Amino acid sequence: MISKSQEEYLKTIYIIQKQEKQPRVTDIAEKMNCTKASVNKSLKILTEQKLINYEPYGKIELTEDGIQLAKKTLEANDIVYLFLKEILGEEDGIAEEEAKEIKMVMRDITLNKLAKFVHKELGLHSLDCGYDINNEHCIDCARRNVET
Amino acid sequence: MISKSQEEYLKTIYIIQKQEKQPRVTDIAEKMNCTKASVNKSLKILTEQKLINYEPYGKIELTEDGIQLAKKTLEANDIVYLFLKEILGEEDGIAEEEAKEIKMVMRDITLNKLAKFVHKELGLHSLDCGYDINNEHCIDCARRNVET
DNA sequence: GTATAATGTTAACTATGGTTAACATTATAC
DNA sequence: GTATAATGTTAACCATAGTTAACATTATAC
Repeated sequence: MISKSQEEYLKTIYIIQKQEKQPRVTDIAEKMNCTKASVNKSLKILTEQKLINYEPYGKIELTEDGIQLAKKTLEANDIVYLFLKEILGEEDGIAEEEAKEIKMVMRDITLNKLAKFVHKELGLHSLDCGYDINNEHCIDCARRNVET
Repeated sequence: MISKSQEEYLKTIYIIQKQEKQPRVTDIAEKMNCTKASVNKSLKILTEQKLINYEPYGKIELTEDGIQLAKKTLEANDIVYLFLKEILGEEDGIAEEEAKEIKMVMRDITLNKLAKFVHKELGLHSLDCGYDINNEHCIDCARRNVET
């Protein structure tokens, strides 16, 4: 198992990579608001856990497992963000920051309940959003409103 | 400043004390699900921060500051608990456990927004609950449904 | 009032997650 | 192609929060 903190690094790598950029230590450190040394440590852990492929001075590449976990993390993030911003009316910056931390401590089961709730509240459900309420899954829909 | 973890110890002491019991290391450890050694460490920190009065083998007593902070912590706890349980429909045990962790990472401003939301959703507001929406404050009302 | 049990304390250790500062490697600028 | 800048790595360190295990103190049972 991997810690919530490491999941956050993974998520960041995933986001950078999705923007067609080669993720670099410096970029990750900047996004994560930490030092390059911390990123380096994380890269070792993520490599050990086979979530990324990496060797010193080499390219950072997500494995299939890494992509899956990153997606799940990002999805959780978005759901909490939407709740804070759109439902509670929290300020953008705070919502973003807090969503990270809140989703970290939430169990999957609760995140799913929150996802359902957010969908219902925001009426996203009437849209053709690809959200399958039985499958307890939702990526695209949450993504619509969030550009991380 | 005190860490969120220490706040949790403080809250536990407060709860025990409110039940007219003399809080003891053993009880706290049991409630917190940790060792007596950890409690002991915490007592030192809380004493340093003047949130409790305590000396080795002595009585654990909350200071006025300690009571205020404990109340605030408990209140935050209750709000999140109510949201998880009554609004999301989360299971009792999970809601209790998760409320602890979630409220730990939430800013006061967001907790207040959540408090308002929970009140509105649950219709508690029509009750004579002592909740002052302008004062951003609510103890009794949340307490009604929670016996921690 | 003394033996025993319960309770509380302490020291030494673990793990996570971060830091700084020195160093190594790679990229770039000319 | 070499000097310099940017980037990446490592070692030694810090803090928090917990642990175990040995020990000290207090309470209780008789």
